[in-house]
Amino acid sequence: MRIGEAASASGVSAKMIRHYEAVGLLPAASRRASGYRDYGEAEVHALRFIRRARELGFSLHEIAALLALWGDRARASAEVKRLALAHVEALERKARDLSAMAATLRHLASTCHGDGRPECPILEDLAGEPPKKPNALGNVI
Amino acid sequence: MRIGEAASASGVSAKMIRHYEAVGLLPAASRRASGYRDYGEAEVHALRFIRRARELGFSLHEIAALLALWGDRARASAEVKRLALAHVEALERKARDLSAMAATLRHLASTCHGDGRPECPILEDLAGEPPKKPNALGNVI
DNA sequence: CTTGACCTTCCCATCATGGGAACCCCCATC
DNA sequence: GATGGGGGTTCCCATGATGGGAAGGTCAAG
Repeated sequence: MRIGEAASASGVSAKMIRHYEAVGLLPAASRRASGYRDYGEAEVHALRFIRRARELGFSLHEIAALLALWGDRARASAEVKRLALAHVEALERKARDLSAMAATLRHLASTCHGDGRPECPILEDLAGEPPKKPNALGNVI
Repeated sequence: MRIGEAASASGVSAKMIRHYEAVGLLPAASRRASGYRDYGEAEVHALRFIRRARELGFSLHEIAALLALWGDRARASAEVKRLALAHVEALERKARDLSAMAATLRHLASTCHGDGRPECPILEDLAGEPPKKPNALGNVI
């Protein structure tokens, strides 16, 4: 199987397959006489493993560890579980951070008239100014 | 004020202040005879604006738009609100994606014994998914 | 005058991914 | 046999936000 076929069979782009090989996530593929990379089912399987792990938000570094455990028959599932739960923690922390940002900003936006007037609590918050009323000239900045 | 003082006064690193200038987010700072950048309160204010917007997850590109609106006395708050709410949508979508990943992985981990035995549903799931191409909604992450 | 803290510019690295150039290979068709 | 097209190959560059660090200039205190 050439790289393009392996790509569509695995859902990983040919570009990324070469990249994974270049960074050592995958062993160097065997080559045909033409120089073309040649893949079999095992390689496609590994690529699907990587794709799935990426979908779950694992970094390539973490995936390297998972691949090693995947290929290690003597592995302890405790190690896999530890990696997975550590990653869950990181994902949940990021999700919480983003949700907090969204909530803050949504609240700010809710206090903004959103009409043609220049007064805008969103910008006032960003600028670090306390909410203030228009001055004598009507300018808020 | 030299760049280091502006940095500690604003909470933005000197490195990033230069970077923001380089990418056009900030106008070129005035220079002393020595070549050192020189900052005043207005610049520190703008830096704090940027830092706060970054804390809320705005990209530098979005911040450029916000800064333009901030400096525009004739702005309509509707435009600011529109930008803010669009950003809230993006943040919430990312948070949802991360939460979904975390939930999937936490569920997988819960089915793993996590002991010395090699059987591991986490690895089995990673290895066993059917091939899937990027869907219409987004990427394969 | 020296020392040390600060500043300058410039290059490189991160992380995962893609774009594109320049060139090679293979197969079908004219 | 020539040609065309759709593979493949390597290599360089870009993204976005941030940091590290080198080589060298500036300034104030001792």
